[in-house]
Amino acid sequence: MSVGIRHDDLRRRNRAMVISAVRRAGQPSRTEIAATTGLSHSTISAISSDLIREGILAESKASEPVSLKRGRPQVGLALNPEAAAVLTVVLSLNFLSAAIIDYTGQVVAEEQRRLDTLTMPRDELIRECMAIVRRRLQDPDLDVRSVARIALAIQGITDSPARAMLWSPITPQTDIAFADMLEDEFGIPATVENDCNMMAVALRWRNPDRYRDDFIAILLSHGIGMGLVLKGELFTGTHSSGGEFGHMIHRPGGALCRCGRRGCIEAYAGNYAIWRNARQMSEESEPIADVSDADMRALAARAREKDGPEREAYRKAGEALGFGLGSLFALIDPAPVAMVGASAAAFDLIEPALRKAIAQTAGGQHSDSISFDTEPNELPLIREGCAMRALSFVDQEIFAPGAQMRPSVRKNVA
Amino acid sequence: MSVGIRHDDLRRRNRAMVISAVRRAGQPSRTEIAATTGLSHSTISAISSDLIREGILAESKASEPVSLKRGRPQVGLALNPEAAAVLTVVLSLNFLSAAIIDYTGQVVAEEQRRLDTLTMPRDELIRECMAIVRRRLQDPDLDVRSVARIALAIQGITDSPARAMLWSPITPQTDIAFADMLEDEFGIPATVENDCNMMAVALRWRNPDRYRDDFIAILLSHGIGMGLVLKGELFTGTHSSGGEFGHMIHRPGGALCRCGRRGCIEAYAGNYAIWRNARQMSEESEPIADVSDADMRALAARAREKDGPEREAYRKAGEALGFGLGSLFALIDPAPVAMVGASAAAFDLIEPALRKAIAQTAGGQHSDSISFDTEPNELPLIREGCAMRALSFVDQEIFAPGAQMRPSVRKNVA
DNA sequence: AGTATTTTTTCGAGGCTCGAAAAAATTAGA
DNA sequence: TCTAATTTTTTCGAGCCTCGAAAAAATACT
Repeated sequence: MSVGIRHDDLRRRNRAMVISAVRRAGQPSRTEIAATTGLSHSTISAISSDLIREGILAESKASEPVSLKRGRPQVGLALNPEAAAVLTVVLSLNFLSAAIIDYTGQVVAEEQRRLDTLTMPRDELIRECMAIVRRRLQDPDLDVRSVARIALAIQGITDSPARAMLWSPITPQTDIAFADMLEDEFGIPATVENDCNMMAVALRWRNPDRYRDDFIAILLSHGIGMGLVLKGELFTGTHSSGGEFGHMIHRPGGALCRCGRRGCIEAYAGNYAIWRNARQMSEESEPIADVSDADMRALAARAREKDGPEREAYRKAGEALGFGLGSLFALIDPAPVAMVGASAAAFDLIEPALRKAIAQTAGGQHSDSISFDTEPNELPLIREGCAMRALSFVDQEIFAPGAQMRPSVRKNVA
Repeated sequence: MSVGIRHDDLRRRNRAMVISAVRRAGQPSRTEIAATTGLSHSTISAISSDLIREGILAESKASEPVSLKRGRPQVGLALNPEAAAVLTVVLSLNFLSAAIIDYTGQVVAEEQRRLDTLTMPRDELIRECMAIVRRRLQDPDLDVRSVARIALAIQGITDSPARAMLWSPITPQTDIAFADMLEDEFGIPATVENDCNMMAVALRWRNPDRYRDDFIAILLSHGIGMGLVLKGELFTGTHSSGGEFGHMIHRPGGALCRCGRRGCIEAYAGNYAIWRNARQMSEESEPIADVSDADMRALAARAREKDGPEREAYRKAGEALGFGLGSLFALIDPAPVAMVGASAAAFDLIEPALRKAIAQTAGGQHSDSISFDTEPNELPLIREGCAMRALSFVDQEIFAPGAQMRPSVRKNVA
């Protein structure tokens, strides 16, 4: 059951709140922080002077835009870029990338690699991931001790404590405990995150006005994924990363899905399904392993050009997504949607059927007011999400810890 | 954004935690409370002596079962039944009931009435609800000032702040702001709750071992409703009570639903749908307004007796529920399910097809391990849920308030 | 230069939780 | 019956934390 609040938790939480206010606002003054947090000026003053002394925050000496106002000018507080760093790893189909991010969220160093994830044996896949991390950590420009967190994002299902990949479409391997491996090898706390969840996290940072408390990020790519934020919290399943929108049932007993089952939304709206329908192949036929982005672009071009099986394939995809969203909206009420991934560039072909379908559902009431954004490039989004997630962890668990500080990570302590 | 923790919040929250520990455990000693909350003995001692002085808790003088142990015997703390009372109102099809519940959750007084909700004009429906509340409050045995909260549960959709009924199958009327009306009339804070949500709340109180952090309560009755608890929290939509499981799409363009749309789960699994299929009427035919419980029992009996359209109707219901649950489990991962309502008595007819369907879904992996409980009688469950919800409000907002006490409600204050 | 204004820091007061020790209430054993 | 042991509960002082008020700091206006 939930536990009482101890006296020391109080400072911890308020510290975390100040850090998060600075991260969100950029360069807020102490007065602004007091206003947004509801704490008194004295408290903010005390906490921020602690944080500055510990090297977590710094007063921004930046050339202030003239304050115009009379009175003592506000002095902005900013995150100290050197307070810590995090490492992000993104593992997707045939592609591996890693980046070092400073405490303010800026990319410091980056590395990308192509590899054949589908055929790679388990050991080699793991070795490649560990190797790219090791190379980034050995960068001579980097103080390894400052790296406080590793976040690895992967397409597929992860467990809910974010310790392991359970299943992924990019490899036949299952149940890889990446987090434990990384922690054992490098002694840095690590998590394994679902790629779509990280997209959602990133969208909120990019556009907090649109993506605030409740929204949906859908990845349109070879498969269909979803990241869901409800009531300001990233939604995960009770045991897994959850939110397997692509495997909700669109038509019982319908088209064959990559997961081996029938009638999943993905079996109509994944790239392989659009391809299969555009080629007028049977819905029973085995999903192909990969369709290149170029092929999908060509398909979309033909669909735009003239009515035919290609256009019909996109229509079916839209219908599946629309009924699926309608069912989802019946559960959670309508919310803004972001369509992410290469196929989001073909959303013009998908949208009409999607809206028509959603209008036939209970969740699609006032379907005109439901708005869709598109973002064709998912990779930067995933990396940004990972970075923000890892940094939030540092903010909360390392710089505002419950028990005691991890002194190795802290710098500039008086 | 989230707000800082003030110093006085601390006591408030810990008070609330002590109260809730007592409500949960029944008669815990101070030592037990200290253990479950993680707070120190001194803190628990201080808080509980406050609560006793204020008449919220009382030391249970009850004949202790011999403690068997050496040492000073534990003295149990219990809720003071007279500390407050709440009023529950349940409005369902052709039926209205109200009850006064004491602070320990015991029913003190009760009243039930039949009324024709489907044809009743708006004013009369509202008048009936207000009247039953007024009669209960005028009971000479009751100290009106002790009534600290009214909770009204209604079949249908409520808004997420629990202030109004938005839509309900039991009446053609929409958008009735019951909470405001009750508060204006009686000066007692009120909420309007969804019936299935209250079922879920009650299930957790009845059987916290099975229904703890994640579970699903499904109402099988004329329509199909759901109450959902995720991560220990009652799940509601972003704008409405949400969780409209019955209106997820089972078959796009399929059977005509009571909501006017097509292919909803309810259009296969609601009583009217089972009836329609059993009578081999067209799936297009208009849903009938009501089927009596006796007729449904007769239908189930015939279905058990021999194969035929009745059995097939239950099979279709099971299929719809199974695919729907599969889609839901794809989103939230599998969780225990309670089937509530008169038709839960026919769950033996539904279960085989349900399990077969769910096994065909991604969410239905290991479908054998998904367990179903049945509870045919929903009304007591709804009332219990209302009572617990209202009492939790009193615990948290009145007896552990942030700003200041509401002196009118408090008794026995030194 | 002096005054008004706004931000930030300082300082004492009041609360809260905690640990240690004391007090209370019972059982086990002599 | 009396004493020692044991367990629960209360008491008390220490240490933090936040807050409000006042002071200090830093600028614009006149």
